[in-house]
Amino acid sequence: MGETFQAPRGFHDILGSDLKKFRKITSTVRDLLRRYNFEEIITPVVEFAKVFERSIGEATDIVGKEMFVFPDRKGRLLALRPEGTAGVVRAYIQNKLYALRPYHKLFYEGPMFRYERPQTGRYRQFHQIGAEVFGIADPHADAELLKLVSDILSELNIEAVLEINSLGCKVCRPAYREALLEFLQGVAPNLCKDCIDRKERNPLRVLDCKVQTCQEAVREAPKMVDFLCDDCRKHYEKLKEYLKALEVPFRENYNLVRGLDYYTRTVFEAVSPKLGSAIIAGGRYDYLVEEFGGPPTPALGFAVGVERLMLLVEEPQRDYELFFVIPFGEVHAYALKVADTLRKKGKVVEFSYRRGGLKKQLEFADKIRADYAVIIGEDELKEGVVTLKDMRTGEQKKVKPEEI
RNA sequence: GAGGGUGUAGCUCAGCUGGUAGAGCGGGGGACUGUGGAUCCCCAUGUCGCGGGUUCGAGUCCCGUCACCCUCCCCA
Repeated sequence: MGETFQAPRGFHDILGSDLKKFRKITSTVRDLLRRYNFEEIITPVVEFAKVFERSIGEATDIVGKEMFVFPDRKGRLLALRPEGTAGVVRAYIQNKLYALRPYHKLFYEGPMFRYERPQTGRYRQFHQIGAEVFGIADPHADAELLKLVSDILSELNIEAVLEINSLGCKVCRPAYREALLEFLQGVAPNLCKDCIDRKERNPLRVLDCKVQTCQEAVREAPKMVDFLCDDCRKHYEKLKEYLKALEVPFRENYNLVRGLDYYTRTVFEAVSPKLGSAIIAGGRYDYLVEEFGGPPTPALGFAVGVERLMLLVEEPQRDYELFFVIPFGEVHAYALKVADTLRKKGKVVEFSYRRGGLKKQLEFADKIRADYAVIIGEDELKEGVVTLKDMRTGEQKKVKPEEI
């Protein structure tokens, strides 16, 4: 053997039963998105780095230390997309979709890239399916999107808790931030090292620190819900009302904040108790389109972490029958024709390419879990039939190929 | 970026205080050249992750390096 290669750290091949889970997840989500009438959009995997810096926020870890950034030949900085929303927003504006219709519902699916340390459910190349709604300010949209998230979880039979919160808007968030900051200054001596740092960068994040002493220090902290302006409060109350009407179970988590800067009002996460991390997450970003040079457009969306769901779903059963055609003796031409006939009828057929006794071939039929063995020997050739053996029951009978 | 663990056959792993590799599973063949999922027999593979060091001698000890796993930061 010569030199061998390995995929770079955090990059993985997806095959076998993992791929079956992968497809089960993406096809289930796609089918649900279709029922909610979302339209697919494919955006580039590469964007100008600025697209992400401006949307996600320069101070976030995603932009600050997790992006794959590289210069093109003219020295402009490009980046592998670390998430899907920024590119879709860019495309929405560049294609002037806002001029076509009052609102749009789009979804995307594809690989995302973050330069970080791999661990459970976390890779440098991972996959998301995400949905974005542009142009609807009404909490109907929030409720529907959350219903969709809950549909995904139940269709895939995944246990998760849907947590929601409101982060307010331009009107009310600054006052809250101020109050929180003031509170945090007061308890600063009790905060962990990370939180001292967080306090400056993203004070909201201190709220969901896992360190015991921080949780205690923050217990009496002011809550965003108490600072929501009238509009935000109504929006949030309506959303909860709709969720109840839709019978979507949810839990309010006043400490739920998101790491991306663009969120406003509704934020949510589907948290898996088994993984202890979010598997689907999203929220509203009512200012992002405008900040990107488009018309003021309320918007919201979510992203599904495919690899994380893969840790939680069962491998799907094969949903078709497999026929294994076994030529026995000098009957290959006839056997190939039989296989062809079956395939023309839509059957899934594996032809036995190997030599050896019938026994070996049937063993192989077992190995590939064939449902039927189609045995073809000299006798069958003469009679123009095949022996169809049900591998489960062992029963077999001679039939004409076209009758299978 | 920080901390911890692990790298031996295709897979899961064993290999005691250093004396130059092993089991199960899987794979191939056979008992059984027109009948599988049972049983039995036979066979095979390894630069012991890579590089260096200590030693008469290293899978075993030391250093470095790479990869993987787990945790933190952060996130889907």
